[in-house]
Amino acid sequence: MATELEGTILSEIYHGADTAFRVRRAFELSPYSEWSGSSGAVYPAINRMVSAGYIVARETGEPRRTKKLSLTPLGQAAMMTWASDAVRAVAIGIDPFILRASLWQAMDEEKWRPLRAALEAALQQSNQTLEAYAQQANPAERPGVELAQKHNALRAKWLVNRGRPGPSEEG
Amino acid sequence: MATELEGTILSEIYHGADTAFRVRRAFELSPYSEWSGSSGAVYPAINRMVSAGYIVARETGEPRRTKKLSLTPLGQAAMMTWASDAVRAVAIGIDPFILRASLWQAMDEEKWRPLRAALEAALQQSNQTLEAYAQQANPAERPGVELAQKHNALRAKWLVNRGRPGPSEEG
DNA sequence: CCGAACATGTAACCTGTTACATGATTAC
DNA sequence: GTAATCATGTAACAGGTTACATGTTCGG
Repeated sequence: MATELEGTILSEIYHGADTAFRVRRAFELSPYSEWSGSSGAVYPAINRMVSAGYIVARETGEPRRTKKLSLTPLGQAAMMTWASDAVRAVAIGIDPFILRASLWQAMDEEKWRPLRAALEAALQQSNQTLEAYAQQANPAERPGVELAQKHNALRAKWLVNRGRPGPSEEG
Repeated sequence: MATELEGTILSEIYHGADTAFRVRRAFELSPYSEWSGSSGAVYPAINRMVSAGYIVARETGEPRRTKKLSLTPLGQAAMMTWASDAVRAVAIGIDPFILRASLWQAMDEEKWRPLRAALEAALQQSNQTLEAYAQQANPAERPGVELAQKHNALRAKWLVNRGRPGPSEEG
């Protein structure tokens, strides 16, 4: 399993997305900005994995030329290998919040105040989107969504004093 | 500012990396798996930003042909615009932990137990790396590192019952 | 009947990775 | 002297985005 996208596609198929289009739509509806769900990424990735023997694409013969996707045993094994990669699972990828944090440190109060307000608003907005998503998503996704919300809460807490131990806050 | 890499490069220069090589080394030493710090990404990105008028590359005339980098006022403004993008700052990018979480849900206890142990070990390892990094890094980076550690702690807590409300745990 | 949603795909482009190429300086 | 580090860059490649191309089905 080369890329995160490929692993995630297998996971989507496993969770019930039975056509490439539905895999794409799942990415589009996802509250994470993972991937755009662009056809230029999804179709080639699926076709790569069909060639690799991970996915079977059964043509239905319908004029809409939908292909029904399913995982082969090999594909399921590859998916589980991907899911079990602890080092990769734990990696802190490109965190745009942390990437900017050192610059926020350097700001004076006058510049920081409105930005902090904007960040807090954006975090709230993010949590609402997450909440709305959880309502209608596959139950298996909920624990992940809750983790994302807690991550947002952590960031919000951080904003209180830009991560510096303040006079009144701790922990 | 098109990419996160470009914004981060400006930030590195702002924080004292005065040559392209030092920007690269900062990425290599970074505990986040951000970018590899590959010369094939960093040099072109810096040269793009020199062309854009964000960075001045002053040739020193030394035989080692080091170029001293500094931010122009335009570059500083671009950096701050990048840093002030609240929506992007708050985005949950490609979180490999959350991406895998729905698959962990589906595992039976027999499979889950060793994986959970591996994940906990990886999280501890990550926190140690983070700790070692914080010791010698620019003080401005510390609050970001601490946030990453708390993020790891959140993940570790999640692992206790795979995010499901257990009989003995809560919150 | 017409627009939205379903459905698959390609082409140009951008950016990042790996590997290569070159050479100077420093520490042992 | 030689290995590690400093220093800059390019070329081939891989993977994702945007925009385009094409056609079907369903709801109003």
